[in-house]
Amino acid sequence: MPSTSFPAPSKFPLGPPAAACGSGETLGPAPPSGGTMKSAEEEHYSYASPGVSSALLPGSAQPSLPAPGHDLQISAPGVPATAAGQPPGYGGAVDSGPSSYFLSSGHVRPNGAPALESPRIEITSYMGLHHGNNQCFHDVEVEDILPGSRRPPSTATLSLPNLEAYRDPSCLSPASSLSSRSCNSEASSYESNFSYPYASPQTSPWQSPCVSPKTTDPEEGFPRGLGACGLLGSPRHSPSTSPRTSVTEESWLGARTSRPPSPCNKRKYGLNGRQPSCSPHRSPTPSPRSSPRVSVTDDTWLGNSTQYTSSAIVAAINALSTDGSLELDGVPVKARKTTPDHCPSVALKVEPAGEDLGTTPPTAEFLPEEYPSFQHVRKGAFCDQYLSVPQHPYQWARPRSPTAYGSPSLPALDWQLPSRSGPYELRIEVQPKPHHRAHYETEGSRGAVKASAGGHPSVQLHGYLENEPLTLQLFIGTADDRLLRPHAFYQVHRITGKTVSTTSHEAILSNTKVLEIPLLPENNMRAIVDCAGILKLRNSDIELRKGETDIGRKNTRVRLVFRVHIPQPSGRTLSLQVASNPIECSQRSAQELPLVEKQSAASCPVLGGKKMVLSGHNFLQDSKVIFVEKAPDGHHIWEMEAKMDRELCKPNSLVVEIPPFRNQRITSPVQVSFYVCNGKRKRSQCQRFTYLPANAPAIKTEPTDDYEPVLTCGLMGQGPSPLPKPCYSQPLAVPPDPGSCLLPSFLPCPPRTTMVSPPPSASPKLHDLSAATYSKGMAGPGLGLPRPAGGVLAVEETPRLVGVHPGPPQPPPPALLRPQPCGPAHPSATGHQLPQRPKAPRSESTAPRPLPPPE
DNA sequence: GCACTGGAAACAGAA
DNA sequence: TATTCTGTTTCCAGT
Repeated sequence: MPSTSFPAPSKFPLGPPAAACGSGETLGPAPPSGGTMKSAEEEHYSYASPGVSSALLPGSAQPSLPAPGHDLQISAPGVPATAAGQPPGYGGAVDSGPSSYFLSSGHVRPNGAPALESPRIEITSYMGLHHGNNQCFHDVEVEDILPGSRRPPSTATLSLPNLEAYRDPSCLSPASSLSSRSCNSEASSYESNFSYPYASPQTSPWQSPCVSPKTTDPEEGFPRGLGACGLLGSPRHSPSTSPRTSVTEESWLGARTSRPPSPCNKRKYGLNGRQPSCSPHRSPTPSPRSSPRVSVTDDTWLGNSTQYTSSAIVAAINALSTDGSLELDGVPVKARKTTPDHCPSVALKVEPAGEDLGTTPPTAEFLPEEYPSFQHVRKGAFCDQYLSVPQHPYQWARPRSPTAYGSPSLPALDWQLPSRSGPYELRIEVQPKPHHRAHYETEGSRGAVKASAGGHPSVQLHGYLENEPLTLQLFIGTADDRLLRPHAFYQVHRITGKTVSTTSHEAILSNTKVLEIPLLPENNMRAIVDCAGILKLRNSDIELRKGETDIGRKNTRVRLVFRVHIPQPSGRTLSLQVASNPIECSQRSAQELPLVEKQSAASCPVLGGKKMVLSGHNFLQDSKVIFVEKAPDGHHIWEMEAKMDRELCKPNSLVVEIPPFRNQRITSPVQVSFYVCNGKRKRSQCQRFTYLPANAPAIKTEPTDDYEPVLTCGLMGQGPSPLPKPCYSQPLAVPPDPGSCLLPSFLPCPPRTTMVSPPPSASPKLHDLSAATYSKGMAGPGLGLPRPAGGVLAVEETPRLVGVHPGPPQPPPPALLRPQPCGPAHPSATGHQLPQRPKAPRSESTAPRPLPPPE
């Protein structure tokens, strides 16, 4: 095998990334797992059961929850982790896993000491790769271990980037800004560059015949073996040329500029979106790399999962039947990055190691002991390192070092963090508009995300009185019912230009682009986010990514996720996170799907009959508002269409009469949800709603919660509640401390707003729970970490793999991982409802009407 | 000329 | 299996 050595870019931004990747130094309140997350989540969904509630029980909470993805990774190196939920074949493929894993880990001695060896290609198993979340898995790489900047280039181990590559950059549009290009792709190209005999696409029957000889990237001079495939597959790539090579973007485009007369020009999707070969060069059947695991989307896991099932099966079969090496290789042929573009290569060549000072953790910070924890850190490291990001002249980045990035271990992006802890609170002062059309790489930027009232979203860190600037991290997160995690199909896109007043810096953490924005004391630690756009990655590219379990179709809602890492006197770092309201990024969806932004009431006595005003978008005269109570498994226990006041129906508002609940004798509040339906398949997100016992005062329905007030205060007649409450679960709003309010926090559908922007009046409860900081050692089991008073946790001195890497992936505590199915699915969560549901499936008073399948 | 935007055609895949 | 409906991706044109 060719040994390739790359100067491991040490430079950069890994810093944050690394941190982000999470190693774990910071114990997050709940390190849900990333990679695992999916599986875990899937599990949840698949059966969400009472278990959920139980899971929530303090005792049940598992101590260190490895980040989802981490779990996988966690699996001890060498141990082919069979990611839960992953088809054997998949995992099997990984076997390379072992090796790969070992390789990776090879850099890291068991003792945590990095082992730098001669250059070589490091193949990381794709297990657990999916998403950046799984970072941890990869994490075990030298990069993580050593401060990138420090690492001798020559000794760097090449980790196949592409695993995480989120897409094939080959298709970048000239119009796309650098920032919009995916680095991952590059990574993939790297992978492709290294062709492993066994992995050669050619070898696989499933692979494109054309793959081969693409060979060398003129510019880079790298052999582009596999990469070729990817390239070819990309519409933008010349059949046998490296995109970046002889054919310039322009020339190439020129050839295909106008809309293709024939379908060939347009991206075609074969199985899994592969582009059928239009030319002999194109791969007719790229190897099916799609994730064997069925990804779950709103629609799918809640009931429509079948939709993807077949493809998943096919994928799985392919995975098994396909050249194992390929699998091992971990690089989806199709997805391989083709364009040498910018990322890796460029960075590699151009950027001096350590360029990104900001992100590179100070060497000093890396103590030998810490290496281990550091290992988890990146999966996407490879790419990260290569991300070429223009450095802003502003020096804001510097200060952050010790803070956010300096720490060798920061929570992975898929870890759920509280928005407040102790005196600190990270709050979104101005929410983004509910719709923002994301741009494709083939398009030009569509600008920065804006606020509904004009202007741009803004975020402020309250309670921070130091004079040191901090860095606000922003990435695009999911907005589905599951745990918040980086969105696989969207990336934040850095906007620059005269219209942008906020400086920003890009970094990539585990496949996820992270925009770093300075939080300056002089600005009251407030940042106006006018520099963040949203880039849409092609579904087909992402779905082919190894380990990717999500599907892109109809998975078009995102949230802006902000994080800040506050250094504590103890030397530890407190990490806070807040997510915005969901943002619909699809042009079509934005135009057609109803969207509820506000509701005048959040609860009402079981008798119903009160009017509720919904404000939002895309409401029609014939829109329907359906109230539903869901069982843990997602099926609807009760459904009722609310009466509409058609006369008052407007495109932006609806007036409905709250229907009576099926059970008039509830003794405690019952969480249900409702959605606006404009017809088949055109439904809004579920919004939370609480039915209160008939004799109970319309008030708190839940234990003190930050958003509780909102829920109740929004009672009828009081005007639209400012807080839309889609049923996004932000489980992690819940603190890791099981003993605390875990249970309460896990409401069926905690309004994401909870985490996002808790009312100032938020109860201290969240607070406690929030203990945002992670302890490196993450001691405690899971959630219940011993935490110093004050909520700020101490990062233990001991490097901790726990939670992230420690041995075999441990299934995250159900409680934490389990995303709450949208809606009332978990009455049990409240602890009161469960028993009741079975009893009264339907209320006589409410004639069930046929409704669309559960979401 | 560039960054945005809005709109819609061309496709692919699901229903 | 054919057709229709939906959703995705790309391209065009205007600001």
